[in-house]
Amino acid sequence: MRTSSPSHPVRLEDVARRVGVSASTASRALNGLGELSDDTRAAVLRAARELNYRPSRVARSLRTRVTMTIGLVVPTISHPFYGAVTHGAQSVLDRDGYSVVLVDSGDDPAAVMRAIEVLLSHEVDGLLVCTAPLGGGAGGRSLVELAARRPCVFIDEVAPGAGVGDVVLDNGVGVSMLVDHLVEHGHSRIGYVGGPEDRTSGLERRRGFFDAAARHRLPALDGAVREGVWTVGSGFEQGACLLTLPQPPTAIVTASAELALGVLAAARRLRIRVPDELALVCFDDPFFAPLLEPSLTCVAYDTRAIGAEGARLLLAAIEGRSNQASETRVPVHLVKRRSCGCRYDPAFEVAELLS
Amino acid sequence: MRTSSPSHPVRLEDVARRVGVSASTASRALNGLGELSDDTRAAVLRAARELNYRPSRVARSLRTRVTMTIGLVVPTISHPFYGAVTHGAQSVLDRDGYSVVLVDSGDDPAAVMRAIEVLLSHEVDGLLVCTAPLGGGAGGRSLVELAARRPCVFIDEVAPGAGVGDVVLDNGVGVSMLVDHLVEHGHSRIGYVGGPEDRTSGLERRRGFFDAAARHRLPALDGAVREGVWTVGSGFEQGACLLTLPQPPTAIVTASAELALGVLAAARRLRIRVPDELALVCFDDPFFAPLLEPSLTCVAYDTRAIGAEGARLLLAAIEGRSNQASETRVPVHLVKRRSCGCRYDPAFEVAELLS
DNA sequence: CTGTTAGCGCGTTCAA
DNA sequence: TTGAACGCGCTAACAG
Repeated sequence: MRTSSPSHPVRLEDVARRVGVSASTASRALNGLGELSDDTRAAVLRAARELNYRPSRVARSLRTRVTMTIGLVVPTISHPFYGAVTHGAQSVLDRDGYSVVLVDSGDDPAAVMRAIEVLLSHEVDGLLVCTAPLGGGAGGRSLVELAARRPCVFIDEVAPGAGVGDVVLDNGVGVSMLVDHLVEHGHSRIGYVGGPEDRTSGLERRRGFFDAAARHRLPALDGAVREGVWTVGSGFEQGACLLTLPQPPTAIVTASAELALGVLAAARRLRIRVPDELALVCFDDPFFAPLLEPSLTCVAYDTRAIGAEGARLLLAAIEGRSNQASETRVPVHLVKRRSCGCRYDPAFEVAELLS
Repeated sequence: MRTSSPSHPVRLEDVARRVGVSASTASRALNGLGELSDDTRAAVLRAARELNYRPSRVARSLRTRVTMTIGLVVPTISHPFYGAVTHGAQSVLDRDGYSVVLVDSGDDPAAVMRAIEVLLSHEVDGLLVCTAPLGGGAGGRSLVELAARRPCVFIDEVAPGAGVGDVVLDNGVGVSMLVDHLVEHGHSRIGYVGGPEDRTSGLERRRGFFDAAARHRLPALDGAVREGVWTVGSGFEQGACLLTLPQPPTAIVTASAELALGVLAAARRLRIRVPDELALVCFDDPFFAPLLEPSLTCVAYDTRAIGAEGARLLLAAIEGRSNQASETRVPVHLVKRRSCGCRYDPAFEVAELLS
C-alpha cells in the first residue's frame, strides 16, 4: 500500500519563503537570470540545497514550452547498429541537458507514424528518426507533415524535403570499395546479396554494386544479384541460391554482416571453402568479425558518430543555429582480413582484439 | 529562420467552443469520465478529430501528477543484452501507453546516480535500473533513497531493500549447467574466466562455478579462476594466462560471450585446438555462436523476457496491483554445440540459422 | 534590484 | 447532466 506522497514535496515557493523573498526572485536566482544582488542569490541557492529542492520540469515545460526532451525512433533497439546510434546521440544530447524518449517502432511505416505521434504528444523539442518510408508514397506525405511539427533529423535514411537534415552512411562508396578489392584479387564473377530496396541503405548499396561493376566492366551474371531481408537466415537462402547456380560466382559481396554470416553458413553447408573457392566480403564490421573462420573482410564505419552527428544537427536546428537542411555523409573504410583472400597479419589480429 | 508557431495550436477550449460546451464538458467527453449525454460526447469527439486536437501531455501531467513515462537506466545501450532488455521493456510499456526515457549511464556509480536524478526531475512514474552498485557501500544508501522516490525495479541486479523488485538471470544455475556438462565430457581440470565481482552477475556466476566444482569434488587449480572485465580483450588476456599455466586446464568456462571469444582467440594464438585440446563453454548465447569455429556451447536465455518482466513488475507496482517486493529469476538453458566436444547435428545447425 | 500579477492547458472540485 | 472557478508549479511581464 503506497502512501500518496506528493510528487513535489518542496516547491519553489517553499524555498522563497525560507529565504524571505518572492517566488520570482527565487526563480531568477536559480536560473541565473535577471539582475539581482549576490547575497540574495547565494541565500536562495543555499536554501534550495538545504531543502533539497528540485524544480518540476513539467511545470516549467508548461510555462516555457520547452521540455528538454528529444524523441528517438529506431526500428530495432536490440540491433547493435541502432544501439550504437542511440549511444552516440544520447551522449551528445545529455551533454546539452536533453533527455531521450525512445520508441522502438519496428519497421512498419504505420508503427513509425504512431511512434512519432506519441513523441509529439509528449511535446519533445525535436525528433531523431532512424527509419522512414522513402518519400513519394502515401506514408511519405504524412511523414513530412508530422516532421514539420518539430525539428526532425533522419538517420540512415534520406528523406528529401522532410526534416532539417539527415545523416547517412557513404553506402555507395562502401560497396564500391568491396568490389574494387575483389577485383584487385582477380575476381570478375562477383555476386551480390542485398537487403530490401524500399529504404536508403538497401537501395544505395545495390546501386553502388552496379556502379562498381559497370566501372570495372564486369560481366552481368544471371541471377547473381539478389535481394533478401536483413537476417542471417535470408543470407543463407540467397547465398545457397547463388552458390548452386550453374556457373556460381567466385566472390560475393553482401550488404550487411548478417547476410554475410548466412552466406558463410551456406558455403560451409555446400563444402565450399572460403576464401579459397569463394571470396566473401560485406558492408558492416561487427566486433566478432576478426574471430570468424575465416576472419571477415568488411567495410567499417563509426556507428556512434552517426548518432552523435544527427544529434548535433538537431540541436543546431532547435537552438536556431542552423538555417537550412543539410545532408551529412559518414565516411567508411575497408578492413582487410582473410575472407577476401588477403593474408592477415597476426599482429594486427591481436591488436584488433585488444582494442 | 523558424516561425515561432505555438506548440499547441488547438487547445481543449477550442474544441469546446466549436461544439458549444464548456471546457470541462469537453474534458469529460474525451476522457470518458463523468456522466454526460451520448450526443454531446459524440459531438466533442468529432470536433476533436476535425480540429486535429492533441491534448498537451505536460499540462495534463502537471494537473494529474502522472507523466506516463518510465525512466530506463542502462550501462551500455549498444550492447545487445541491454538492447534486448530495452526492447522487451519498451514493448510492454508501450502497450500500456507508457513511454520510455532512456539514459545510457555507463558503469560509473556516480553517473548512475546522476541518471536517476535526471529521470526523477522529469517526474517519470517509475524506474527500471539495469545497473547499480550493490547495497552496503556509500553508493548503495543514496541509491536506496533515490529509488524510494518512485517505484523502481532493478534488472540484472539484486538490490536488497531497494525498489519494488528485481529480475535477474539464474546465474548460478547457468554456470552449474556448464560445469556439469564439461564433467559429463570427462573433464576435471576446469578453469573459469569471470567478470567484475562488484555486481550481481559477476558475483553469482563465480559462486555458481565454485558450488559446481565443490559438488563434483573437482581439484582446486592454482590460478585457474580469474576475474576480468566484460571485454574480448580481457578474455584474451585471462585466457592466455590460464593456458600458459604449468598445468593448464583442459576446459574453460567463461562468464560471458565476449570473454569466451577472447579465450578462443588466445587458444588459436597458442595453437591449442578447440575442442580437441581445450573445451570452451560460456554464459550467454550470442546470435553468431553457431557460426564460430568451432560453434560455441552456451547457456542461453530469453533476454527480451527480462525487460518485459521487469516492466510488468513495475507497472503492477505503479498501478497499485502489487503489494510487496518480489524477486524474479529468469530461467536459462544449455545449448550444446561443438566447442565443448559434442558432435553437432548439421540439421540443427541449419535450423538455428533460419530461426 | 525586487514584488505582484497573470497564465501556460488541463482536470477536478463545487454548485446549479 | 453541465458550467464556473480553481490550482498543479513555474516563469515572464509589468510595476515599483
